[in-house]
Amino acid sequence: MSVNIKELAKIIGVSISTISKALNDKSDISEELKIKIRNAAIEYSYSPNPIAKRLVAKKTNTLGVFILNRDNIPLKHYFEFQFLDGIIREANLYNNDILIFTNTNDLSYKKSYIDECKERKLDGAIFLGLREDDPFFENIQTSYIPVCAVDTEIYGENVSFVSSDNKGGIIKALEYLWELGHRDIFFISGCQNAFVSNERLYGYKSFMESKTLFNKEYIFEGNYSFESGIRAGEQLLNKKITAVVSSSDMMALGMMQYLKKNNIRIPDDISIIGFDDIISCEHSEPSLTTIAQNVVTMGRKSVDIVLNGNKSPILVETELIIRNSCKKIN
Amino acid sequence: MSVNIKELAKIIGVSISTISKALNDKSDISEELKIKIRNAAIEYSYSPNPIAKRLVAKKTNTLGVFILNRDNIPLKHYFEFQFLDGIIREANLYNNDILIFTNTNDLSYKKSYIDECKERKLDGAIFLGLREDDPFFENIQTSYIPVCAVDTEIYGENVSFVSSDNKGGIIKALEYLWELGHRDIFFISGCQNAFVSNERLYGYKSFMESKTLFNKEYIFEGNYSFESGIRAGEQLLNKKITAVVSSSDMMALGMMQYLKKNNIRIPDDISIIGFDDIISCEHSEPSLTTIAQNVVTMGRKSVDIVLNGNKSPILVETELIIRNSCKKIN
DNA sequence: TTGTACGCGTTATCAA
DNA sequence: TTGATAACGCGTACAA
Repeated sequence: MSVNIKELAKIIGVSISTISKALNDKSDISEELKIKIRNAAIEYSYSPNPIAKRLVAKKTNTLGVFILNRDNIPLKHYFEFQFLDGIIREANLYNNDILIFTNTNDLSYKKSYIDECKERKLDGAIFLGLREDDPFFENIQTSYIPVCAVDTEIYGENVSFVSSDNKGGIIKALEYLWELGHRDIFFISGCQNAFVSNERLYGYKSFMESKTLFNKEYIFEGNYSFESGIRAGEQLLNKKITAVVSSSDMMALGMMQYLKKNNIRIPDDISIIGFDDIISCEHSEPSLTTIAQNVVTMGRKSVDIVLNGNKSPILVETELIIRNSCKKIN
Repeated sequence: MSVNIKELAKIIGVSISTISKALNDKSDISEELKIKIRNAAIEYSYSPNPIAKRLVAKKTNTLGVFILNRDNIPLKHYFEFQFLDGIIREANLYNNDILIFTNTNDLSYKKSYIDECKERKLDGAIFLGLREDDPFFENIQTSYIPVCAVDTEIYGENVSFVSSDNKGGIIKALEYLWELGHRDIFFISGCQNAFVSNERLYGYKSFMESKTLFNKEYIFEGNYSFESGIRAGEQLLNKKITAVVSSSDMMALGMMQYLKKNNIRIPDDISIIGFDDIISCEHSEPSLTTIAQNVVTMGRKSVDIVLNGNKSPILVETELIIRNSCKKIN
């Protein structure tokens, strides 16, 4: 099919080591020979076998990405899936390959993820959807290869994480509502004990307390689903609320649907802000103001952390996307 | 970190070839020795270096997946991204790794995709979002490694494709509407000259012609976007239509929004059926009846084609998901 | 049944 | 400046 270094050497009548050096631009080869060899390499479409390179380099330039799916939902509906975009791009930028592992169905991991990496000689690993009660959580903390988790708080010698600035994002939303004159602001929380949920809840708490407006009756604990947004809406009917901040767009959309059915107008009667910026936000009626997560940057940062052995967590800025679901209060 | 075959050999006092044979369950090693060696392998956590294996096997067990993004939209909004789910699962099932390539931003390919595979010694390739006017289309057709495209019609010695049964899907929708009594059925087509669009349009044409109902005034050419669905809605106002079949959910949803704003009730005044079964279908008002594509199966089949060198195209069954956007006509 | 020796395609060391 | 050779870790004829 294509020649290898030995054949190319024979063709141009030099040794294989000369070719290797020339192509790797080593200093101890004359410029003219380098040119000659480079041209020959192109002519005979020679390119070094990456497998052989990896064998001698003892480095695979490959990162493992573990997509840890909680409820066996299809990947396409799985939020963490989106991080792949940035991960792939950033990894390619540094000539790293990524290998994706999934734990649904067939592969319920008995082997620890880190062992999997070890066997495959991977240079690092990224975890999406990692839970603190994962059987291998501690095993990951003590990993000998660099590891980064996305949206999971985890610390260790070679371990760090990246997440959105969840707390800051919620506060942005609340400040916006505050400027609009809202004081009675409801909060839809995500599942408790998850890092991002806690951070968002914490953002709500601290802002509201700073304005001495905090009322824990104004918090509903959902589970990020559309349906739990509907249930949150039910809670709202008998409360004097003018605005809602939701920990996810899905829940905000669910609530919106419920409210509209009950003849509550948005944003005239109630203002709503979501979190994530999923595509439906643009198309809902009214379109949904939301805190956008920069998933591409999050993905990129996660590979940066692994590649640079970075130890301090990274919080990625969120952005308030103003649409039509909020209104000034009179 | 962990032992290699040579060290393990020294530890248990046998030769490396004995270990290799024992672990690969060759017939010329005694059963007791095999057991002894397997146990030792576990004890010293030995596992063969996959890189070295690949070097000698001259086979990487790795498939390239090219995600060819048309308009540089983020991957998360990119429909083809969903095929990854099935691709990853099926590849893992057969102990194959996948390598993902993207052509957005940084990497606008000058090198042909097949050359990329060649350099990386990949065993096969899968193309998502491949267009017929791609500069390397012909190059792919004549690929020497097995190739499968998803949703692109392509033929070649080692080349095949997988798609939904788009024509059959549309016909399913039309038959359903027919049973419901609809006769004046509008069709929102996707961008012309794309394979799937043509198939869906062809399904509409042939069904309508078979009922001698065909009227080309009843076709609107959109571009799969929400906005083009709105434009399709505008076309509808002055036509006597009772039902609409759309080539995508996004367009159906766009049309639905427009129609509702213009006080046309769904499904009372107009029945609507979409295509794809995106998540928003469940949450729209009314929820949207649609032709579901089985993206997981499509992904799986694409790797089957590559792995088995299958030559005949595969069309995956679609499924009519009945929700609340269609109604019997009186 | 077990072991020796070579080859897979590179890079790196050291001698020429 | 160039080239011979060992090493990377494994599989596999072939010899013992």
